[in-house]
Amino acid sequence: MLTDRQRLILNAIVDDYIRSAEPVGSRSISKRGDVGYSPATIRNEMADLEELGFLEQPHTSAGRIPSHKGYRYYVDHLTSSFSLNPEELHMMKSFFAEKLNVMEQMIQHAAGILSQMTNYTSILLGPEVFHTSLRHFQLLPLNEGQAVAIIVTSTGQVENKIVSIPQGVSVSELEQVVNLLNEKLVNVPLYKLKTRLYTELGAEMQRHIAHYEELMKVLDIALENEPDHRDVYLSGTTNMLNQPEFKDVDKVRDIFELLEQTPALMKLMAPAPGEHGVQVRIGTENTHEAISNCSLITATYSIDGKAVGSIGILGPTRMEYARVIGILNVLSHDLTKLLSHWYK
Amino acid sequence: MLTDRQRLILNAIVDDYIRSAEPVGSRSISKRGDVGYSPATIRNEMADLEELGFLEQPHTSAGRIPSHKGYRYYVDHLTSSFSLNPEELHMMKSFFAEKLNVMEQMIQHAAGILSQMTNYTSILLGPEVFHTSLRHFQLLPLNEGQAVAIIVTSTGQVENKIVSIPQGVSVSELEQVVNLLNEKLVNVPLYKLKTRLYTELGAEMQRHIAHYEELMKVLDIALENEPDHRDVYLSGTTNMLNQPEFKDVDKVRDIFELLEQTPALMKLMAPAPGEHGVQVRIGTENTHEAISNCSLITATYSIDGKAVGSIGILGPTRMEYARVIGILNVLSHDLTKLLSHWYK
DNA sequence: GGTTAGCACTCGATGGCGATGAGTGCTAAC
DNA sequence: GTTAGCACTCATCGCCATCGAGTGCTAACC
Repeated sequence: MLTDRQRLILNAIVDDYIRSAEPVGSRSISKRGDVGYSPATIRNEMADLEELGFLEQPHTSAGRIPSHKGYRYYVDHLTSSFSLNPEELHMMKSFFAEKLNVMEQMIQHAAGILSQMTNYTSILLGPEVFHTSLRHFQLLPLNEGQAVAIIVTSTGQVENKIVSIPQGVSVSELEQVVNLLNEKLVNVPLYKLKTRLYTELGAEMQRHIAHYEELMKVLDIALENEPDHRDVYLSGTTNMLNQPEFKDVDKVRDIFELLEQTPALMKLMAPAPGEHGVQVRIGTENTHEAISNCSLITATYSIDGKAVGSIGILGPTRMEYARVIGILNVLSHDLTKLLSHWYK
Repeated sequence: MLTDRQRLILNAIVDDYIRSAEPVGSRSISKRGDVGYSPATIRNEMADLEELGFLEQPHTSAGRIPSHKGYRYYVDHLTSSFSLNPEELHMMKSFFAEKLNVMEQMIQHAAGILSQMTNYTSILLGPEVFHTSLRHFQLLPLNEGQAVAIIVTSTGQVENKIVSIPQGVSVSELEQVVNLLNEKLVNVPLYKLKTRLYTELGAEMQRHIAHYEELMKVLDIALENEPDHRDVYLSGTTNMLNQPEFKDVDKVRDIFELLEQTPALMKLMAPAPGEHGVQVRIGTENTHEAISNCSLITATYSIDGKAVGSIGILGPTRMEYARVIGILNVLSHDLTKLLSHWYK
């Protein structure tokens, strides 16, 4: 579709614009060294590239900036696979060496590292509860009438919620129920828990337990796994404010509002079905209007070959694509390895 | 210190400025109706008030704006105790009616309500781990070599972390240790846990348990209660962007950066020792430079008469003090009631 | 024929300038 | 003690000329 020279020039323009955030003129491209043509020649090519929709002109007599289509082409034809420099590698390595003991902390920490390395905003989606199974169930009386239900998942996540205990239910009864549950339901995937509760335990409980119906209700609540409740971790949101394109408060407001809305973020971060690896969504390719001037680069991490969460970087469309893609690649890979090892 | 008329005028100026965010002139005060003096008289008083340090002039021939000292005086002499309007009362009531079962969710929700009602940024500090005691301790094997340590506190909070189990320690040994711990350490305040572990359990464990030393190390890690780890909940950070004083990105950047730093926020939100009730810190009265143009209003909530956490509102110094103070009063009171009831 | 030098042209950015008007401080009258 | 009147200050706004980066086009060059 494009000649080699056009590709070369387009690449140079995108690179320059990513660095400077200023419209790029023909002269500056000519002076770069890697494009050995005079400004006039480059101007001609630029005019062609604009006509083809890869470049835009903010106004006559300004330089050119890449259009969304231009960025898309740039990303799709990225050649130089980015490799981390020694310091960055060290950062990553020391992160995985730290062996954070709680998954939450680990993910939050990963988000911090990501935003720090890229100077963009990082968004991490915690492991999905659907693909994990029950490792242990516990019901601890808090005071009369209330108890903490604790669910430990196969990924080491601990979810807890407080439930009301109906009057008349004794502690020994509770213990009996908990034991039964652990016996029968361990290793059952979380999303199947409630069905199994009724199909497998119903009969047995009815035989042994006095307050069968009331307790079923309690368990029903305790095992409720809200499919919407996945943890979203953010870091480096302020980096957004350092981008010259967002020096106007009106432009950031919508973005920040979006970042406060967990469900919307989850939707944005959800990988396209079937996609593995790094995905780049440029400008209006994103489904949310607030970030139509942003690019979102995401990658997934997996446990047992199954994608359970995603990591992402949000920045202006003028983004260091190669770098960010490289970093996400490494991190998603390492995260997968770490989790798999952990999960065994 | 001030005459009645000066007080009246100062009040009017602060009120006006809170509403308009524009320097207030003598004429507009005169026309308000509640100050029955001519612009000239008011000008004279304004000059005096400026000399006394209660007002400032952005430049000659602009109106006056309150200084930090002016706000302080205004707050200290607030007369009209603000009362919530029916809708707001309804909002509050429905919040407490919702009976969220996990403390985390409840606090996050409270933060949302607060920011929504005030149009400022709300900051909530979760219940402090220091004043709570151990209700239950649990050690659940995850796989060989690792286990989840779960600590349930008297306030219903569940903390968990993953620890490594030394080789050669059997499951029955672990159970023995856990039983011993629950027997001896339940109801011990968290911050005393580690001391007690050594003083009370050391001897007994040494007698009964084979891998005494290794296990002590494990418990030491498991019971580590990081005093820094308190949960901070934010809501409505974007409201900051709607304030005209922060239309310049440079002014918000520092604030947003501060809001990302949990430890710094905790320090800011910590109540002055011995203080109960609502506290107002205006401008530079705050210890952090980033919010020297902001006011932070905080209140504490308690369990059993002991302050365990705080709720706060961050906004520009030009803040609706009366309103915010009123709302915080109500919320902190209700929160205390709810928690006390919950905790029994 | 592709490439380049030269040149007129465009248009946003910058800075100086006067008009405008809100608001003050001061003085003198009430 | 209060107020009307008036000269003065100074930020803001719109206007205009200037400046310069960058373009498009044409003609010369290899």
